[in-house]
Amino acid sequence: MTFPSPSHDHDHCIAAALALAERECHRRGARLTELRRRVLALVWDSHCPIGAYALLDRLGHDGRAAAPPTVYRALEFLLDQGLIHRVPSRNGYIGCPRPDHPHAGRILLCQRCGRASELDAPDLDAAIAAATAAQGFHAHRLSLEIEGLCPACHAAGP
Amino acid sequence: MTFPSPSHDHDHCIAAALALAERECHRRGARLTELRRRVLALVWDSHCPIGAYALLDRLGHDGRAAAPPTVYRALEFLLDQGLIHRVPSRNGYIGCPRPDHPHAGRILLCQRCGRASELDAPDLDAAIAAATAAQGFHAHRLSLEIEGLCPACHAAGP
DNA sequence: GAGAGGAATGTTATAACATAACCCTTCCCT
DNA sequence: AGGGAAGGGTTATGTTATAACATTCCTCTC
Repeated sequence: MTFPSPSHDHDHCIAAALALAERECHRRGARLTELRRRVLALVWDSHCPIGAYALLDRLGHDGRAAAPPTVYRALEFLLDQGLIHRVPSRNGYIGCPRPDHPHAGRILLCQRCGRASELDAPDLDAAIAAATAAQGFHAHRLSLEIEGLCPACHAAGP
Repeated sequence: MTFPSPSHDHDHCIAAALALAERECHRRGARLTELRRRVLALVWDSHCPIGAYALLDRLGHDGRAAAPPTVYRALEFLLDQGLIHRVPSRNGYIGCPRPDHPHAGRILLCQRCGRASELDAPDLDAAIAAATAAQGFHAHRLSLEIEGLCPACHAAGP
């Protein structure tokens, strides 16, 4: 996995994510309704975390305005299905490129361009599990968020 | 460091935290005012993350009610000084037992009793740095939150 | 295809969390 | 004493999230 560059083919990201979502939901018997698909597409509109109320605004563009519970229910479904992750520090949501592999939210967040990606670190689980267990703690859920500069922004200088 | 047990001497936690805060602020030339000390003491009232509005309520007990900016400004100061940490998943705040050692927020959170503690994992930084660098990402800030069962709650059975 | 039951969504209102903007006081320094 | 910065009060508002209830729509069974 690699951090999304400014120049990548994003249409491909969107298409792949929607297709994968479709397939996964079908496999699990979950219903990816029109509303949920639209919200997922809006989340995938960029690699930047997007807030619930920004999603609401854009949903409203087609016809009448939607109310908060509409988008929050769709987000809840997408989170449950692992199709998106929440980015706590931003109160925002980003698409998950690998909903077929259950995994915790481990987010890389560029403080310059605002894009987010996932940290690919199988070794990390072991290290965290060891440190956690050493304190007698039994971990169930984990959320890791790392803020810094993505390759492109770092290359662009200070 | 160990997860706070239900039976520990919490008065000692509070006294130690306040004394250390006093010392650190003096050393740095930061002003631990009466208001800030009261907020810090309220945060240390338990090991459970406490929200800004709960703090407000308790501040209000002595005399008139306080307004949100009052407590948020005190929290900002305490966060800047590393005297407390924010617990993102709870929109809450907990006291930091080691403000003299600058460190990232790495929180253990018991889903049963609600108490929080800090993960003590020096090795983790290296593992995270390695995984992060492998993706060409340059990390500046990190936030880790682990939810699960603390030793006491796990021992108490399901 | 009629009807029952449940899932999904609409609607209204409000809770919970956080900050902007402005003003006044206090404290410290010279 | 006077200037200036830091702290804190006050009012208003922005932002994020959920409760509670009504309605629509889908699916399954007969």
